[in-house]
Parts: sequence; C-alpha cells; structure tokens
Amino acid sequence: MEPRSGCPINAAVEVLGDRWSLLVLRDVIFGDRRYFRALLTGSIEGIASNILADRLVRLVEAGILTRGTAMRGQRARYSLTETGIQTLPIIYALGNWGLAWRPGSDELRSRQQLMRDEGPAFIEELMDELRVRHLGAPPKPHDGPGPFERLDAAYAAASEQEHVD
Amino acid sequence: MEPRSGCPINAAVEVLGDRWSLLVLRDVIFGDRRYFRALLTGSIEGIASNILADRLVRLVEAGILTRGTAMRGQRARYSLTETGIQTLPIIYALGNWGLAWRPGSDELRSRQQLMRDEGPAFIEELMDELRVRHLGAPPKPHDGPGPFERLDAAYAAASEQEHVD
DNA sequence: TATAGTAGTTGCATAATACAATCACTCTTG
DNA sequence: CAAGAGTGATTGTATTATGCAACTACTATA
Repeated sequence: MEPRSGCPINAAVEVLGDRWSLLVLRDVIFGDRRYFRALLTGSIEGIASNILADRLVRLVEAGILTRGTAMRGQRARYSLTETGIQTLPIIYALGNWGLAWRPGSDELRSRQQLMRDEGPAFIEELMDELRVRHLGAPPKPHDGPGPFERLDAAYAAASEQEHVD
Repeated sequence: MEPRSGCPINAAVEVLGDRWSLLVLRDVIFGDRRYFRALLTGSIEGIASNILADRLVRLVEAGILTRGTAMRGQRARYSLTETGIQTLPIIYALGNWGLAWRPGSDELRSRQQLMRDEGPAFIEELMDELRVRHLGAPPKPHDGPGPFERLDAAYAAASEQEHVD
C-alpha cells in the first residue's frame, strides 16, 4: 500500500505492527498450525474468522506466507517463506521482553524461558527445523530430541507443575 | 486493560503492537527526541498530535517511559525506563528484518546496516549509553566515538553518497 | 503587553477492527 | 445421489482507532 517512510523499522511495523499478525505467525511457527481452521480454533486469544482471513491475505501479499493451491471450499495449507522464517528473531525478542517485564501464566512462559536459556544457537536450530517443515529442506539429524520437541517438553513439564499445587 | 492471554509474546504485542508505539520509541532512542514537539515535528512518518499524546500516555502507563513533572502547557521531558531500554532488541530485530526483506531509502538503511555489521555487542553498548542518557548512569569511557556517534556518522556518510550521484 | 512557543485537548469524519451469523464449496457416508 | 460435516471464507453491524484541524492553557521572551 503506502510506505510512510524508507526506514526499515517502519517497513517492518507496517507489515507486522498490529494486534494479530505476529500472533498468527507464532501459532504457525510454534503450534505448527497450517490450516485456517487450526489457526482459528487454536488461537488462545480468540481471533475472529474475518480478521484471520484478512491477516492471512496480508501475510501472503507481504511474502511471509504462501498459500497452497486450493479452490474455494477446499483446505488450503499455509507455509512460511524464508522471509517468514526470518521473523523468528522478532518474535523471540518480543517474547523475551514480555517474559522479563510483563506478568503471564507459567505454562505459557516456560517455552520462552527455555529459548532464553538456550541462547541464540537455539533460534538458528528452530529456523533450520522450520526450513525442513515449510520449505522442504532436507532434515538435519539431531542427537536427541529436536528443538520443537524440547519446547513442547518444557511446556508439558510446566503444565504438570501447575496441576500439582 | 485486558490481557487476552498469559503468553509473553501476546503481552508484548498488546503494548507495542500498533502502527506508532515502536516508531515513537525509535525516535526517542535513536533520535534522542525527549519532548512532545520534538517527537511531533521530527517524525518522518508524520504522526498526529492526538495520536502522539495517546501513545505517550500508554507508554508511560506500560512502564516504558517516564514523564518528568510538568504542569499543563509546560515542557515535559520523557525518559526511557530500564523496561523501555530493553525494547531495543525488539526494534533491532524489526529493523534487521526490514533491512533484509523490504525496500527502503539508502540513508535510512545505513544505521541498521551498521548495527547489523557490528553485531550483538553493539546493542549492549547502545543500551549502556541509553542508561547514561535516560537513567543517569555514570558514563562509560570509550576509546573513540560512542555508539550513537558512530550511527550518526554512518547516516551522514550515506546521505553524502546520495547527494553525489 | 504582545508574540511566539510548548503541551496538549476537543470535535468531527473516515478507516480499521471485533463479533456473530451466514455462505459456497468439497468430501465423506449411507 | 442426497445428507451431513468440514473448510475457508463473506456479510452485517457495532465498536474502536486514526487523521486532520482548530482550540486551550500555560510559559518564556521581547
């Protein structure tokens, strides 16, 4: 549409600076939600269907997601592009700030805590795994569980903890 | 107001996820704009006065900025809190993404390019300097120009380049 | 006392967003 | 092939956000 300025920070804000786009990306990345219905019903913040439809169109237009070929009424699969995968550092930085400076529920904070503890190499590992899942890159062999498995394990452990008290 | 969820990413998006808040912070951080009028007239994107007033109130409420004591009609000075200084990695990540994946004007991209080239230690250096400027921390001696001077020099060099052609 | 400047506020028009209900299409099942 | 469920939206309506201009209240300077 309208670039308000040539500033790279503004360029990012124009695409991602709203109350839903980054949360949709979060669910695609960390929840591996690839279909409209999965994103709609899986959203803990409760996104409306028209807002989700609008954001998916915008994210595709911005080159962050691609939409698999599907006719109207058919299931369309959304995948991250490399541009979309590269938003992970932004989401990581936001999550870290939220973790440090805002309250929140322990089980949802546990993943961010793990990412923070693991450091920058873990972000690279996550991005590599996203290239496997979304771009069809050849899988890299891990010794032990992959990065998303470790995140899920951290979440599961925190949920367990919640139920104990 | 209303936390839509306990997710730390959502917590950050609720405070910073709009089209102006991060640009105001950018101008406070990189442009050292500390007063209402400086932020209003210095904004290259052209923020409206009521929007700026609203965002400043919200950023203060969120604990990101503090407002110096001033009556109505008096000049009020805004300063970053430690929470506000810690938004720098978010702004850096956004700028880096914008630099890599969106077009923009060369002179405005030059600062981000320098930050990217200098690496993570430079961000720490910038945050230390912000603590000096905004929190009254004792200045750290540099051998050579400080981080903001280097950014301004990069911008000046790029502007020069633009005028040559 | 006039003038300019600072930090907003108010009013109003337009645009964006949220929520609920509905639609068009496909796929499966009997 | 008709019924029913599932998918990916679209539509309608209400609320909220944004943009623009004018105005207020105060201060500092001349």
